[in-house]
Amino acid sequence: MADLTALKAAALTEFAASGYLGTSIARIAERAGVSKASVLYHFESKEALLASAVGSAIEELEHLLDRVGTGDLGLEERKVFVEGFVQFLLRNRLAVHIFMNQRGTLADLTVMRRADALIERIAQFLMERTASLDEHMRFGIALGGAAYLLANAGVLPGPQPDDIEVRESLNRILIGLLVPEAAR
Amino acid sequence: MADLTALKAAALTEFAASGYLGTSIARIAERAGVSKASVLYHFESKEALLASAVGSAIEELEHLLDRVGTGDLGLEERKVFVEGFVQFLLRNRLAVHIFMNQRGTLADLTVMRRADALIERIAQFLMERTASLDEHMRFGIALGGAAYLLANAGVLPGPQPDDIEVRESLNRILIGLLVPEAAR
DNA sequence: TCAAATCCTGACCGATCGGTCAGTACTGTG
DNA sequence: CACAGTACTGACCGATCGGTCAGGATTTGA
Repeated sequence: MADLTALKAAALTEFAASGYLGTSIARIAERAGVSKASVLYHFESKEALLASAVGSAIEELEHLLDRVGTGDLGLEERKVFVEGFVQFLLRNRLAVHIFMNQRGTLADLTVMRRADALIERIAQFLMERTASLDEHMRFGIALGGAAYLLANAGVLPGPQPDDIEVRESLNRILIGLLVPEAAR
Repeated sequence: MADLTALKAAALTEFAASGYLGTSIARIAERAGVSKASVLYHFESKEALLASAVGSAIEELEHLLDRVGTGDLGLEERKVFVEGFVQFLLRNRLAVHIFMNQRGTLADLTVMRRADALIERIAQFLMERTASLDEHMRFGIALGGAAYLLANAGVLPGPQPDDIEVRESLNRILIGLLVPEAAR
């Protein structure tokens, strides 16, 4: 029996490095050491394979957003969210890379619309009260920049581990940008 | 005679919206009102069409970097660069979208390697002296976030014009992040 | 006016893709 | 042993893609 986890990992790596459209099922199969037909035996389609490969990342982000709730934005809740978000980014670099860089191109795939809904929730959570253009832009730059930076930092080399220094630096910068009321 | 400018504009729009791999020459031809063979009469290949479509954006960024020089980073030079960079982003949203989201996928295309070299120059220009991890991360977040935010803000709807308010807000935020010595 | 150059197109080609299918090998169970 | 279910594969199919080509239409210029 084939290792479905290894199959999903191979798909995630290839989809992030070469893009969903630029990756053939045959190449994923080759990387995992099975035949193309075998891949399609375990996953009913290429799209289903992508959905399965990024599924855990989507669920992790959903849980993070559920935990923080939809209520009004407390100062402490924001800090908690930022730290959880940074952890999510560091643990799901490849999936985040796919979301960030292929969102528009793959807008017709169900799984991508699901990811879009999560981004929408984050935006609402952070911007509910603030109407100033400067704050909107700063929030967008902070979240988009952090996600993009981590997702694209060496997709192929991937040397940086879940470095604790990087995580703490990110926490500091993002809290400074997203929770301006926080003591400085 | 076909309007080569319209052809390049159609290609730029489709490549940004659907991705280079997800866009067929036939669709670009249809959008421009000509035949597929006619497109390939004016551009020797799909890759050459992409290079031509993003060419002016690349040249504009090259000139910006040449103007600012490679010498040591003066405080005023940084401000000038930031404002020029923001203007570049606002004037080349579609090309920036392609660079940001398809850099890895299209790494084998000559024009993409040229764009990569420019990103490298920007990084060197801003980080020459500073070795602190926090500053590296903050610079990356600021530049990447601003570029990503603008490039992906409504690729299809594209309602926002070169809004003067957006430009000034961006200048303020980026100068605050990239030129910390600046008066506040 | 006429020939050369330019512009443009439909028809075609080989390659690649996602997906199907019939059949084989293996494994567990009664 | 017999049988059933699971895992897996090579061969194949229709569709789409980038690119070629021979030839028709249009423009140019002497």
